Amino acid sequence: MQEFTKVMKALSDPNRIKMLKILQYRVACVCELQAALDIAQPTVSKHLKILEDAGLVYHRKEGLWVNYFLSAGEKNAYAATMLGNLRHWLDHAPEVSTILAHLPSIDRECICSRK
Amino acid sequence: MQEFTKVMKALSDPNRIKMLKILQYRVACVCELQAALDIAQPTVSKHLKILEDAGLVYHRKEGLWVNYFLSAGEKNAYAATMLGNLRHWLDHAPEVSTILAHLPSIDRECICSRK
DNA sequence: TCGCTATATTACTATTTGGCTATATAGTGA
DNA sequence: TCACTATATAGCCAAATAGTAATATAGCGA
Repeated sequence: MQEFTKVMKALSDPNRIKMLKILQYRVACVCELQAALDIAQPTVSKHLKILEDAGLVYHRKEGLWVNYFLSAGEKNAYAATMLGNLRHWLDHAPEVSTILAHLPSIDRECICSRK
Repeated sequence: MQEFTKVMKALSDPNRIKMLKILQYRVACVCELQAALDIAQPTVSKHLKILEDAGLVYHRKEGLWVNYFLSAGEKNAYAATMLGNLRHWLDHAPEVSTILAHLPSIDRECICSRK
């Protein structure tokens, strides 16, 4: 039961949904997600932890960056189904599509203080 | 987007899930749900309102009683899909199955102060 | 080693949520 | 009409949540 509600809770926040929709199209690091959502970096990290606890994403440390990936749902069957649904859901929700449109111009090399 | 998160939020509370699982097997009035979940009556009403706002249930006034029914999801496509999933999800979750087992003995005529 | 940078953690605040009790509303039957 | 009953609403409180700024951690390059 908790396995289920954990996934539902994770999916009940707009910013977390936006993150999942971004990750559906490509891998992203924390600073890229921060730029896409325009919220503080610790807030992004917190949301990512919630998504990861629910089995919706996983991360891989890649040098200085931490890359986040959409999970395939191996850890949680409810997460697997919901990720499948999300693949065609909400693509045309205005809040999501504007972010997806900006996505190509968001690049970690440009965003981070690495000048 | 809000249509979606509203459904997810509604599904992220254990007591609301239990209500849906009960209604999946039969119609129930407020006092029957109260008896099944062992929580205060106003709390039940509040949860039912959240479920109804999300398009997951609807009610019909039947004399003094108010009967609650599982929706078919006409009002909200996300609700429709999730109700479909819930039909086979969580049947064997201990928190749910114990309630379902008690269900046959819960009858509005016996519960309410109508003696 | 030292300085820099990307991310995580901590500590705090405002808001939301789930629960309650008390009260209001609406329907029934006498 | 009046008394009674099932449900809804209002108002309150404690806990959880989403956000923040400040700080700690970890990995890189010089």
